[in-house]
Amino acid sequence: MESAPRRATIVDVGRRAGVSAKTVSRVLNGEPHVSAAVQQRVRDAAEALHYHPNMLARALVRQRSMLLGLVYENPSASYVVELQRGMLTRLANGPYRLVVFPIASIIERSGEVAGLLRSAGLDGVVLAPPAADDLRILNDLAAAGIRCARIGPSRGIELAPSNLVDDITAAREVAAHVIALGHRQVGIIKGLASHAASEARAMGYSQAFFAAGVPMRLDLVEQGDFTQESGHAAAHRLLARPDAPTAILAQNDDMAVGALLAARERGLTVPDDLTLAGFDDSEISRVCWPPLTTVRQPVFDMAVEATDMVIAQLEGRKATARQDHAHQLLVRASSAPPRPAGVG
Amino acid sequence: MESAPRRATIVDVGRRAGVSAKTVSRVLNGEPHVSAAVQQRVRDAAEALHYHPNMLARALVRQRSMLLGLVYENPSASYVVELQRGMLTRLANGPYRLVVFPIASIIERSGEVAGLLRSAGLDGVVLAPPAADDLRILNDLAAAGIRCARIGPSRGIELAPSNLVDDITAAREVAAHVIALGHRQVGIIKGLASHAASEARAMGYSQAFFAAGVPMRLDLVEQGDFTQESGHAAAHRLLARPDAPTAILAQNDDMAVGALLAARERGLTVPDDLTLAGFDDSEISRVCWPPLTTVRQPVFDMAVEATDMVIAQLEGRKATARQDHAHQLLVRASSAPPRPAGVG
DNA sequence: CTGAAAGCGCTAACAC
DNA sequence: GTGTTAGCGCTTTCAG
Repeated sequence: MESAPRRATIVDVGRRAGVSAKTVSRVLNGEPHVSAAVQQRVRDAAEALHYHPNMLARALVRQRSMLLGLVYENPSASYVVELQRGMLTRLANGPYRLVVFPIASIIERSGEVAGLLRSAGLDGVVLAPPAADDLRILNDLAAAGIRCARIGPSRGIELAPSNLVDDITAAREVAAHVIALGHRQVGIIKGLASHAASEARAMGYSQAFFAAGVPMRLDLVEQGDFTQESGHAAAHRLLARPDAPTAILAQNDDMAVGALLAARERGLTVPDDLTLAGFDDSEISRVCWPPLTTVRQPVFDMAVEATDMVIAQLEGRKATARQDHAHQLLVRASSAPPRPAGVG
Repeated sequence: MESAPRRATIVDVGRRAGVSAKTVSRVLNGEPHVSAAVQQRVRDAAEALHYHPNMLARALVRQRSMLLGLVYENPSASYVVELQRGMLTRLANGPYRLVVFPIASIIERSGEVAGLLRSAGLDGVVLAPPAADDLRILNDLAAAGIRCARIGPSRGIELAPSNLVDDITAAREVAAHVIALGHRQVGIIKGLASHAASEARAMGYSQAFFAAGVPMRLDLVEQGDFTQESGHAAAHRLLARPDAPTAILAQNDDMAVGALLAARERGLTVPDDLTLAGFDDSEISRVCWPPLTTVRQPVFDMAVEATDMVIAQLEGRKATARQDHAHQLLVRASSAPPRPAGVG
């Protein structure tokens, strides 16, 4: 009746089954060379004693915690959900567990990250941006013998298994779409500068402008941080200008939704008065109204694959070093040609 | 240059600092009775060796893994995000880590759950619905000495620390709001039957009808499972009827959003043609258009509090046994009076 | 104030 | 086929 009724150990099971601890260990781990009769006795004893293996002890001796980490910096909830769903899907019914590490200001604290993961006893880790791009972390992880795989890195692709999506091309495509619709005053809301994708996407936008022979309006570039609030504020700044843009490209869907709310507050209709495009194809982009033109990034698939890359290394299989994932421009109702010039 | 360069242990640090392992242990754990000089030597040595304590070893001897679990069944992503945000907020900068356990069909597998958590070596666990309501799990957890706290249970409140919200009253309030607007044909989309909240909310709806003297239309009750898709399908079934409802109460926001999409597909405008109300005040309810009338449930706060309850038990503090949380009816643009009778 | 010995629960290596 | 011995890295006695 005590609060901690001392859990049965392998020795207890052995005693009850009339065998040694090692034999119990063999049975429980499915090792060969144990007679069927003994196997049954051991299993019965384990059941009777409500025996459950102590992962901690097993982890210590095997040098394997069966714990995988997911490191990310807060940005959009929908992005994180997809990451986790992907990892958990790969991990389902397997022996590994997922430990989440939302780490604020990863870049500034990159020196601590590997140590943190190390003392948590992780076997491996999936690095989402911006940790995926931090060479210091990669280095420390390697030194500590912690396997990893990355999602969306832009640097040192060869240094560790990577899941890639072509941010530049993807961004070029959305921007080209908006330009093709006839927009010339295009506002841009960037994501966190610490995320390499922000710069890559900005490059892609710029290529589209160049290719179309449309001058890029650097004065219409605003800084956000991937949160809806930041998109909301940035859009308000843009829309308050005398030469307000007729279209806004946001570097993720959350910020685009923030912009959508801002437009609404100013009495603007999307897409009649303002064209909006996001990035990610997160759930929110499909559910808001109008649904957002965006670029699908297969975050879920990348997470599944990254998890597999980590597990492959742990199991001694050869891990895919690099996996490229296709993006897809999704034109939805939030983008349309600008109002005819001179009518406003 | 090997992949696993053998991590420095407490013994290595001790040797380098010229002290015993035990002394290193003392310093690292901030125990008293160590001279300042020795402390410094030990710290220097640890740093030089890139020493990081091995949680696994520490966990084994202390019988404390510093791992807390979160058990939930898949339902809505936004709900899970809030739960995690709450737990992670409470855990930030502390020694505990969060391990997530999304378990499908918890109720049918309730016999396995505690064993699963036990072998994962968890110190404690926060149980979200429907695990929060499963007495078998509670029992097994207690027997295994795993501390827990619950979110939104409806049974056996006294059995383990609980965070409560009055689902019945909350549901009564939304329903009363819709009835007061003049709706008489009210469709209902229920959540998973395995979640006790589904029944509680249905009760609340029913009370509102009774109090208003409006007969409740049991034939307009549809079963969903808390996913957007299920809400979508259920709404289509309701709206296809000759006597389609003029209002739909969904038991969470995801299903309400599904209903919103269904209405849109049928050319119905919300709220002019159809009033919609959800439950939870999840992000999506604020972002969709029109924003949803819903009931705020402080999921985040409940998660923070539940985590605190677990930690309190682990630290030997007396845990709050029961915490009641306030809900709040949020009337937004998705609800309005029905079209005048006879016009349609 | 510091150290030596023992052991947490399990498994690797070897015996038999 | 099965048991013995040792030890994973740390903390807990209990001596000094």
